[in-house]
Amino acid sequence: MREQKLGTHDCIQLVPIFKQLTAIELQQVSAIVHEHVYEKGATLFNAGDEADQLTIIAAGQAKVYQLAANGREQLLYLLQSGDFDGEAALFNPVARTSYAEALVPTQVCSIQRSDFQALLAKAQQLALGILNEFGKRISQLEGKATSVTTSSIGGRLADYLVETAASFPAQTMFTLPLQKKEIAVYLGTTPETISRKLNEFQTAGWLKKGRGNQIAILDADQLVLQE
Amino acid sequence: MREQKLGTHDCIQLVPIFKQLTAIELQQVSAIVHEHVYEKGATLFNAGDEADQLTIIAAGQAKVYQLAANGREQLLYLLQSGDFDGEAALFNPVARTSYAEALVPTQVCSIQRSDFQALLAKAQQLALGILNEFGKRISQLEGKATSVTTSSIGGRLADYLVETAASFPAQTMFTLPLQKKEIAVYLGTTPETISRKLNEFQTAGWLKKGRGNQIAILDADQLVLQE
DNA sequence: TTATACGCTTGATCCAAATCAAGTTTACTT
DNA sequence: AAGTAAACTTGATTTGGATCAAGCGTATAA
Repeated sequence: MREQKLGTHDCIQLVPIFKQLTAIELQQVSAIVHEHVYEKGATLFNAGDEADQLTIIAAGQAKVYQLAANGREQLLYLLQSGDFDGEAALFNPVARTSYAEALVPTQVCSIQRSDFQALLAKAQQLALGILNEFGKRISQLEGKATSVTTSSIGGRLADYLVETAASFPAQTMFTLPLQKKEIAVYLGTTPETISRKLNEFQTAGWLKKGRGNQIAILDADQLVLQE
Repeated sequence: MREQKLGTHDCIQLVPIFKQLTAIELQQVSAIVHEHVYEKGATLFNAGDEADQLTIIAAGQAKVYQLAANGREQLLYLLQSGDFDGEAALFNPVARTSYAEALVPTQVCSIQRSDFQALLAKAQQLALGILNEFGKRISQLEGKATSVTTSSIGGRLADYLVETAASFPAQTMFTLPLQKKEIAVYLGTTPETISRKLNEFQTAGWLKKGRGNQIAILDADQLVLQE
């Protein structure tokens, strides 16, 4: 797992849009990075704030929520070290519709829009690298939008589990990084349904539940196929 | 309705990422545009193809489908003149998961990734403009992703109707550009449900059904609010 | 260790929408 | 204009998942 503390350089290189920078460019970006540590439970940013910075998690964990029209909160992302949020804010000053909360003491690196725009005007290659990364992001989001209408809750849960398990050795027990309630909200369902589906999956022999929030995926292929 | 044929310059300016180009930049982009005419029923691109170009509909109509895991086809977009598809492909070579078919003789403008990347390397300002547009797109898509899980079929149908009606004068009868079956697939539901929902909406006095596939929106506000 | 709260599970019920099954209308063909 | 096929509507039934309501486990704090 990603739990160690990251230095400024490491931070930057973990952000896909900065991944392919040369040493010189990396230096340029480093120069405009700010570092900050948040306590557990602290708010990294709030809905309604003007979004004007990119936030990179150097160490710790944070959750990003969006408030839906019906007043419900929808979990958008779980950020871990190396994850980041708000890269769109580097290009457009928009009001945030989401807010983020630190789950544990969390250190972040941030970059201000004004600093970044000034840098972009100088660094040609940087802009190109970022464009390419944005292309990827858009494709991903488009894909996600369709999958929601096509597949069932069971299917979406299976996808989520397999995806999450990918960072652990195959067939071993691991602790789900989110509570059932949060997984539920993330997948657009309820904790009760998550509970029942996990039982179904266990009965089918596709996974094994442990104590706490632990599970082991036994047959990822069958799980995803739901057969 | 948008039915007239569009020139190369007009085409380009309709694509959001090119909207704010200067005359010089517009000229540069125009230089790498290809034009092509497809017969009714012709395939613009196929699932499995390498996506390597941006396609802009200059005149005509085309449907874009995606094949879901269960083998069903999901209508993604109905493209009309000025609409476009595949701008993400300008930045990353990915395999297409969707395919498009011309409904009527259709003229398209297209831009190849290789040409576009070469242009980007030369035109500094162009890259910055596109970056800003991408920032917006990502925000939009994130919003859409949440709305799908939160709102009901009725709500999504209402949104679709009002959006579609936007290109017609208020309160007048117009023909829906898609069959019920297709609207259903597009919204992730069934023709029967569309039929029933339209009746409900009519009973509520929010719209009026005519013969064929005609409807008139009477109260768009109430319709969207579903109250 | 015991208290207390929070999260998880399980059961019972309810509801929106899918599915199945005829009919009916509309549009296309000759 | 008649015949045919496709699209649409309507009704009956089923179902996946939400909601409501307890009860059960597990973790943090006194």
